[in-house]
Amino acid sequence: MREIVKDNTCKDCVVKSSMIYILDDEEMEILCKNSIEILFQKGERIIKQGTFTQNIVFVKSGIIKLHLSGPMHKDEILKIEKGPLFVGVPDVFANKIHNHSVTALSDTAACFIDYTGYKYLVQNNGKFAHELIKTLSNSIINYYNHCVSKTQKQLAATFADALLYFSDYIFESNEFLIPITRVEFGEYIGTSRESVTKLIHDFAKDDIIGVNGKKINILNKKILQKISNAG
Amino acid sequence: MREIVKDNTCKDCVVKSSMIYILDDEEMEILCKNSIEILFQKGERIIKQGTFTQNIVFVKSGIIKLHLSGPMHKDEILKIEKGPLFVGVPDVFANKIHNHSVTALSDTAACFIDYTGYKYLVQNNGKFAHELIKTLSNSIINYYNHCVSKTQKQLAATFADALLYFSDYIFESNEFLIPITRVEFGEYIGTSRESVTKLIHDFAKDDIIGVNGKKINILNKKILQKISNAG
DNA sequence: TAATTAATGTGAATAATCCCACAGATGAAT
DNA sequence: ATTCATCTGTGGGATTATTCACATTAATTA
Repeated sequence: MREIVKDNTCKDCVVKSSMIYILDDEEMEILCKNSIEILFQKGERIIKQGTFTQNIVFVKSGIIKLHLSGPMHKDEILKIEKGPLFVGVPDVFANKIHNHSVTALSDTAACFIDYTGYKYLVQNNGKFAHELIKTLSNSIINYYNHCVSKTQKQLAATFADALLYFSDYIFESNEFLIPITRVEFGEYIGTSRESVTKLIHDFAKDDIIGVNGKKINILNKKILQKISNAG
Repeated sequence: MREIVKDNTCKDCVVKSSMIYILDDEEMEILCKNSIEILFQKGERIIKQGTFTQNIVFVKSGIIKLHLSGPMHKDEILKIEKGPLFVGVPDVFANKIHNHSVTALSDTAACFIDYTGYKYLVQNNGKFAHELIKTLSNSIINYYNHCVSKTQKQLAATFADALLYFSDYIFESNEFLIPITRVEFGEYIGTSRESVTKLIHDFAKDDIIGVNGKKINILNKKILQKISNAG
């Protein structure tokens, strides 16, 4: 299934994260030696929870989910994100074992980077370390807010937030294909598959969204935002 | 109310965090110049959400809560922790504004450290940066797990987890005074004051805990753990 | 194409939790 | 000691969301 791209020359790669701009050619070489680019199909797992950390993964393009199997052995989606971004970073520094999984929700290009180079740069390039710390800090704060919002709002508002997130951030369009199943949508907003169905049905009935299978059309974003704010 | 301690000489301070051990005398001086130690009484706010970040705060001793006012203007407790630890760190690197508040739940000694020295060390001492990154990484991963656990378990299990956390981690004793009110307990485990009352009542009725106001006695830790695991 | 599996929709019954109203207890301040 | 504010306990109806059982519709594979 997976396709491996030979001769991965990071220097010439046009896809960049903010952290990368700080590096000079020599440092790029340190980071990228032994890196391998792999293409994943939709649904394929990029990082598996419970495995040993061996790599930092740079997602060049594609939509991915961070998810973990919780104490009740139910899967929960922590975040849905799109490249370019690094994933698996906290696991490398905190544990020897990946705390959560990363799975492709669309076809995805990802570079597996040996973490020794990454760690070396952290210790020897203060700006690189500083950028990483900024990224981690933002990640913590965003997740604090996300989690509080999820527990304080009721389902309809959290569902509205998810739709706005897809529309405004992930796809930047009012029309898109939901990149997850109803089951996954439940795992994302913290409810059951059936409740997702009902929410979609209710929103469609009120002409807030148009629905055709996975295809969503945001018809009334103002009401969506109102529902989000009302909690 | 607050007492300011003069002549704060960090070098001689016996309270240390793992990050501090890395520093030599000169670096300690960089970190600690202009630092001020302040004593807070139970209930006093140490960091206020929405204010500008000016300091990293080192909590030398005492129990504190990290909490934030969510989108519904309801307070929620993110974490309950005890010194020694640093607080306010992600805010300093992510924003100019504190994302959440920190409030003393017991009498607390805290050092306010100008963040410029802290940032300087991050950029000029690779080990210090690396330690900070480890700390932040652990913080993210723990909060992921905490949040997933809270959303997947039902109330009784989350309540049991909180009791175990107080008993095993915060107080390291089977007998302790809950450091928060029933309202705050609700804000911590994500429920209402009344539900907390009922949970306490139910657990006491089943001789799992003994209760007298804020005083808690863990009578049957095994059942508590069973409830926690059952979800 | 048929066969099979995965994904989705639906309604009713059930359960969990919230919310409201009021009563009592505690603690701080004057 | 008295007052006032905060904190806590209690019951029950209202609300929200879950669960179950089954029907229906894609999607995939033999």
